[in-house]
Amino acid sequence: MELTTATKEFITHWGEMGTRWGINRTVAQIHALLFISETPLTADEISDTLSIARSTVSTGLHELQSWDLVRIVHMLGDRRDHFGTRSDVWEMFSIVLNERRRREMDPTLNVLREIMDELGDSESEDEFTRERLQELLDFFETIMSLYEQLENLPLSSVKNIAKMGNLAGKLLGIMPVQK
Amino acid sequence: MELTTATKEFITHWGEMGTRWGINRTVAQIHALLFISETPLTADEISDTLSIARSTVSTGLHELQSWDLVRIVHMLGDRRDHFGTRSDVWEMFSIVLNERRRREMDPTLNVLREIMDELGDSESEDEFTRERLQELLDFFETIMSLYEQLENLPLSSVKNIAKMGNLAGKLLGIMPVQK
DNA sequence: TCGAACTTTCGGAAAGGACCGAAATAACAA
DNA sequence: TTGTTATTTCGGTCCTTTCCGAAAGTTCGA
Repeated sequence: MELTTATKEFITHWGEMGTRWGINRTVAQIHALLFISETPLTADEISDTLSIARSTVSTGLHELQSWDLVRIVHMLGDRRDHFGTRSDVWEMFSIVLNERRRREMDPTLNVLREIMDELGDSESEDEFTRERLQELLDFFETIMSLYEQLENLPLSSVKNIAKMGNLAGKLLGIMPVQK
Repeated sequence: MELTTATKEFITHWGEMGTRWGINRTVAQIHALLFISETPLTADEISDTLSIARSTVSTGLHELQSWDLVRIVHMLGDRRDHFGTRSDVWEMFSIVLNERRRREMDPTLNVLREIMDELGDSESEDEFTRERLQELLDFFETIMSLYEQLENLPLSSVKNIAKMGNLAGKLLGIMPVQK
């Protein structure tokens, strides 16, 4: 598979950006390639096109599948596995966001709850710490609940809300009056 | 400075979590320590308490200051710099979120725009790629605009909105009727 | 201007993560 | 079965990042 300058640029950058998103560079590159490929590709094609070891491609594809960003596609008359990406960008990012939540917020929420439990008993010295951690816990719980509320909206609604414009003003409009 | 079991747990975990947020483990630990400390601490105290090299603390504090998460506090009759954190959790995360946007979205937006420019001319082969990247660009632009709208709300409003509950329903209520 | 207290810079060691390629395994046709 | 093609596993190497400690730099009182 031949790459044009533009696609090369895109793949390179997506890899770069992947690392900042906590995703392995080559894994992100594989994803980028599949994203702009019109048809599903075989692991060998990916390996050749991106010049990365066949084994690395294999591992990367597994990771992408575990994220549910990539699927195996079987082509009639071809024994080899072909791989294609999810096409809807919104779905794609909702998956990534969800995974991030799972990795970056859930554990913290759990730990904070545990610690608050422990601290709850020992009515003691740690008064300041307790307050501080309670604030943190409240914050995380609020964000989580917000997240869950949005998660339950149909995707189409989210898209529309996002594109609506002047969201800020409208939100203010529905807020209860402040004391 | 002596640490209780609970605070040790918290600091350890915050460091752990920092790495997942793209923040260096020890830097995150320093932040955690300052966050639960009732008074600002000196670099030496931090170094001793966390058992990390004095120089590492220095670097870490600089990084935290560059994020505007930590500030130097001068104590009367003490030449040494003392360091304290921002106290408002919401402010804290709004800063982190903003930094993330700067690092994780801005560059991609720029690259996508550049590539679309290049691709715009060569009315050619890359039709499919162009479409794909256009979707991506649209997505990023929508999210960015959303983000900016929320950013301009006063923090107090954001807090209230977040705590309001049933946001989803209310949002649907203000949405224009779908075709 | 000297020296003491404090802070930063920097080279390199150590740790961790990414990636390769060889070998093992699996899937299939003949 | 047996050979052939496709895929995965795994040990080791390379590369990056983190962290230390020594040395240099800064600030300030005497």
